[in-house]
Amino acid sequence: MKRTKSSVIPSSVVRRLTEYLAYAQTFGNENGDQWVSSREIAQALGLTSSTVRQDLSHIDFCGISKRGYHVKGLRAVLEDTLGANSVWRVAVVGAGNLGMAIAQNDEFRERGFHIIGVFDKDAAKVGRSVGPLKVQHVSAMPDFVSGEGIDIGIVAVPAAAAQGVADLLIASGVRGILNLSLSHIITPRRVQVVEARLTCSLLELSHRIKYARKENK
Amino acid sequence: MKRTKSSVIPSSVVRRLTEYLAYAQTFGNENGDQWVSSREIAQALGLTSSTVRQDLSHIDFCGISKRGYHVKGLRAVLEDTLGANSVWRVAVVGAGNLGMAIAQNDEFRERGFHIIGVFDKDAAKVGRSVGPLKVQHVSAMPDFVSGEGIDIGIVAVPAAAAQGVADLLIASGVRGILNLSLSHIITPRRVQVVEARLTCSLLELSHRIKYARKENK
DNA sequence: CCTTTGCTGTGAAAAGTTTGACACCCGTCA
DNA sequence: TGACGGGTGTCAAACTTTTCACAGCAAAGG
Repeated sequence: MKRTKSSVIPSSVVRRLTEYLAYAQTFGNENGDQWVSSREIAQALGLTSSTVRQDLSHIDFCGISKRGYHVKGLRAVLEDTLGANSVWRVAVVGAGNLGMAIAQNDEFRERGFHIIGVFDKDAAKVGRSVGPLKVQHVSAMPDFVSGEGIDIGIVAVPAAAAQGVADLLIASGVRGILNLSLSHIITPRRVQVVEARLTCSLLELSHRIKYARKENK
Repeated sequence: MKRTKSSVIPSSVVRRLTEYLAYAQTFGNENGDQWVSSREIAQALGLTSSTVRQDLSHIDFCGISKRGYHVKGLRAVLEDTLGANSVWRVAVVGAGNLGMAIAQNDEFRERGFHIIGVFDKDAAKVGRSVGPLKVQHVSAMPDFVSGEGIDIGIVAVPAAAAQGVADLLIASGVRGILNLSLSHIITPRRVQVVEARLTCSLLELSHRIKYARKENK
């Protein structure tokens, strides 16, 4: 009922907030008033209702007894908290399979991440079309990033090149980096990094599969 | 010096083990004896040396004083622990941008994840080439999965279709699922799931950017 | 009006994770 | 050889995250 925390939100919580938002977005867009309880959210996402309530206590939004949370309101607050209602200007570096797939993916644009530049080192790839864009050479990136006011850089290059690319992005004024490469990237504190590695996720999965066998018998 | 834990490894640790492996793999393949200390690993990955030592205490591998860890040995043990030395038979469902990019990505094959089937619901996509493969219609998936002994299914379809696809995969005998879709997937305990959502990572990043500003001033 | 019921917000306990501290070990160099 | 320095493995403390338990509120139905 108070809900005036608004201090820093732990990142374990932030990660779940992104899922709550995805869940809230699955409800129709136009409809009138829908309500959802912490128990329902928990069930849909494989959590406990307690965790959900605790998490939501970090944002400035109250549920009401016997009804739960107003879906539309919840969604709006989550979008605000997560910056999903802003427009972010994004550049992708690395026009390999993954980079191209990301650049062409509409899901990001729908959520406010506008990809407006794609870069690669390989001359053979420069000039290729990516939706309405064309792949540019990496050497054009710094000017582009600072000129266009890019907020976020997505690093989709081989591990060995990742830190170099990141340094360029940072020097050009990017505020955050999504690192898809296998190597860890070091940044000054003012530049945020989130790492997302499919290979690591697959390895985690394969470990779990291997291990689950032993456990189940 | 004892190192006979071998009970269950917490998943926070497993996630880092995948990164240690990626790091160990950056060392040349052929060379003789290289050694690395917990401090070096920690520095490269942005952790503390204590965490690294604690994590490595979960696997059956000892460092030695004054030298650190033998890179080749460490790598071998990590590969074993994570199942990265096995060959996994993988099918991708969803031949959109992301699905196609994954199916064509060599990085996975190099690490033992052999993608041997790609499926989509959309008749227009069926028949397209993906490297040496061709996209097949989803209706062919169950027989293919059980016939070919697929271990892992990668779900790269829209959120609304994800659970249905997962259910099919599970019924056909898959042992693990990598879920790239925005919706949470429910599986029986014997089938492992790892979720990897680029959109959520981007949202986490945008939250951090938004918040960092406030903090820094 | 009062009672019941179902759900929230919250404080505190429990569980899990990270960090710190230190005994001990092994190469190196005098 | 002995002492040093730089590393490991491990125990315990500090911190974080999750779960539990419950007071209290809001709707619904007498």
